[in-house]
Amino acid sequence: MANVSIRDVARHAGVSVGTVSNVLNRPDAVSEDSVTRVQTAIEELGYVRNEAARKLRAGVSATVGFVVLDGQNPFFYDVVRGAEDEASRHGIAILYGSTGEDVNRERTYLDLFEEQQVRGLLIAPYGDVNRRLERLRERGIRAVLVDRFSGENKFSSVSVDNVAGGRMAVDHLVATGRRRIAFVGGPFAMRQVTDRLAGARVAAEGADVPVELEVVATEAMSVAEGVTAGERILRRPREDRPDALFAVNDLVALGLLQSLVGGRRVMVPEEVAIIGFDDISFAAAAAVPLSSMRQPSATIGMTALRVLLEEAGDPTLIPRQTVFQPELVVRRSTDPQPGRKG
Amino acid sequence: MANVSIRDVARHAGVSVGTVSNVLNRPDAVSEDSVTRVQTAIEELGYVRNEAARKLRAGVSATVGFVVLDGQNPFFYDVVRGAEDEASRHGIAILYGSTGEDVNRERTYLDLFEEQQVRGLLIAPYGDVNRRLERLRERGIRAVLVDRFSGENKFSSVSVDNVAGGRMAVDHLVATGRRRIAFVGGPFAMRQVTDRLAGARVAAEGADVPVELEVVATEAMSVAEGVTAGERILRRPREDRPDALFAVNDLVALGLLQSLVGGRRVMVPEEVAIIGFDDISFAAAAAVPLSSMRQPSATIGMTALRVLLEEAGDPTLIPRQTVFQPELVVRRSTDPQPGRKG
DNA sequence: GAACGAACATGAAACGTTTCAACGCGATTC
DNA sequence: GAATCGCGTTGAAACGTTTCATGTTCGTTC
Repeated sequence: MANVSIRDVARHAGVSVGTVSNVLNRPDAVSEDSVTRVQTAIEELGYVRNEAARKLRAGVSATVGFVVLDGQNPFFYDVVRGAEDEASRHGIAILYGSTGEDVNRERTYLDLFEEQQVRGLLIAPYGDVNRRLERLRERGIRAVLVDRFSGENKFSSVSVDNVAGGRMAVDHLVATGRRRIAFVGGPFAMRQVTDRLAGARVAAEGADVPVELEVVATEAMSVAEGVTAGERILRRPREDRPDALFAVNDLVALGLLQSLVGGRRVMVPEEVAIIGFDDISFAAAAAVPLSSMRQPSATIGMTALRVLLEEAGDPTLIPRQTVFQPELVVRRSTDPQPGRKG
Repeated sequence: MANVSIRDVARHAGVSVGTVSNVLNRPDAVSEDSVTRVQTAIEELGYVRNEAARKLRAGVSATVGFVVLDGQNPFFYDVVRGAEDEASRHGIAILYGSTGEDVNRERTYLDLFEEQQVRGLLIAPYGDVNRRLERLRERGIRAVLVDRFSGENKFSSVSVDNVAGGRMAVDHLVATGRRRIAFVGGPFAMRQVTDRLAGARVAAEGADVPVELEVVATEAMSVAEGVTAGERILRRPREDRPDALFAVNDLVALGLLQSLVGGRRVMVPEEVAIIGFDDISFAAAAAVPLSSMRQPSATIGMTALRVLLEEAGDPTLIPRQTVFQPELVVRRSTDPQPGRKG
């Protein structure tokens, strides 16, 4: 009800509206006296700045949009949290949208965020959004890709070196004595998936000992898909099974774990080792604590937001790719087996 | 760059700005002819409505704030997703903020959302925010409490019947033959916790057979706290241990599971049954799939948003409390043990 | 064919900011 | 003491909508 405007504040403080605005936005261009008088007036009247008017006139927005396409994956919550932390430090609010795999939904959100005239966009894309992002850039809305390396250098991106991660994971499995490794994951349309697999291949081929690497494809990176992949592996005769599984992410790894250990049919890590990717918080909490390639998820979010703000501040900046290195986190699911063959 | 305004559209379509605005907002008050002409003009120019100007003039906002205080709990992601679904159906964007237990952070977000003049606020509070929410309401911003029953009827709320949930959980444990039950959870400042415990008490006392109910307190509802609680239980001699654990939520339950089963020290459910609360997606994926009291999390979010929009539309509406019933989901962690004592 | 009403269309005012050219005024310089 | 400078301040314009009082047109009725 009490809708106090900058004009009321000005009147109450005995200054002009311009001065009040200056106190709010560049206090050093204004005398001490005015500052204090305006500030007490603000206090007394309980004035709250009207962001809509500000945005309208100054064309500058205090919101950033974040579109996540796999809202199910806890990894992204950490990314969002990192971005959020940084945003709140800058007094910026985050418009959040998760879209699953619904392309319409994605479009809706981008429209919505465009109407809101967000300062910029963080996006963890599932499919191909380049076209749309370019249109947005024409309108002055920058985008930063999250968790997805932008090869073409059209947009900035913040991601993790998935090839290195795949390599490190398989290196680790080999170092702990495993020789028959299966990569479990999909879909192969996703860059993350192919990169991690490529890294795994490099490690398998570069090992000092002969290492077999097979691929068990899944349709998505979900727990459910992990479970069915596990069932498929269990259906094979024992001697045909791999002795280690590298899952494309922790959700798949947890699914695998569930189907292998669940029925007490296979011992992890004794018979089969499992390593995942992301190191989500549930990885440590699994019944057999899961080894994983940790991504600095919060840092990714934070960095993405910073890059975005910088670019929004200076549109001439050329896109830049930030790549973090993943980190091997060893837990019980890949305990070395001293008595193992090889 | 191409900043097309309603005026440009009007010119291009050969009508007045008022007509364009009408086409956008109440198309039935305008002739067919105008509608189509305006619409093609919009298409051709790539016009996007400026939400800031709209908000400024009409005082009506297309954003809703959602403040979650326990951003770690996957349960809330589902709630958010439900709210989001409903929001996108109304063309409304969600400003998202999670605050952990940082009270400052919470204040920052409420300030931010107030500046943004959100249409309303969904809030899953940890501590006491009534004061602040009342101030917001004075300014015309309604709030709906999520996952927290508002006893005083000052605000609307959407939550689950935690007492009933506690009762059903213990009923189930008793029905499957358990007699020595421990409630594991905390902090007891949280209403959810005390309600679930109260329900557990009712069930224990109302059972046909004698049932012991003890309380193992935790400092938070996290996996880590579940683990330490599990360690504490394990330290007791075997004959002093409970034969069933009712965890205040799934995070704690997963922690318990991890510490009990992890070292293969205790068989679940043979020696100890475990039931959680929330039925987060990882509950089913645990190595021993976890029984849980399911909350209709997405429905909670959706309903909360609906209630909010209704109230924002008609400020005279009196607050109303929506309470859902939880649902027992039985999985292996509470498999009945026919040969059990009692 | 005058009068009336329905159905649309019009365009200026208003929303609350930020911005900026212009101004006031005391201090400094020649 | 006139000219110049710098520091603060001022107030009006402008941002892109929605709203609403006022017009215009056209079909109907007597």
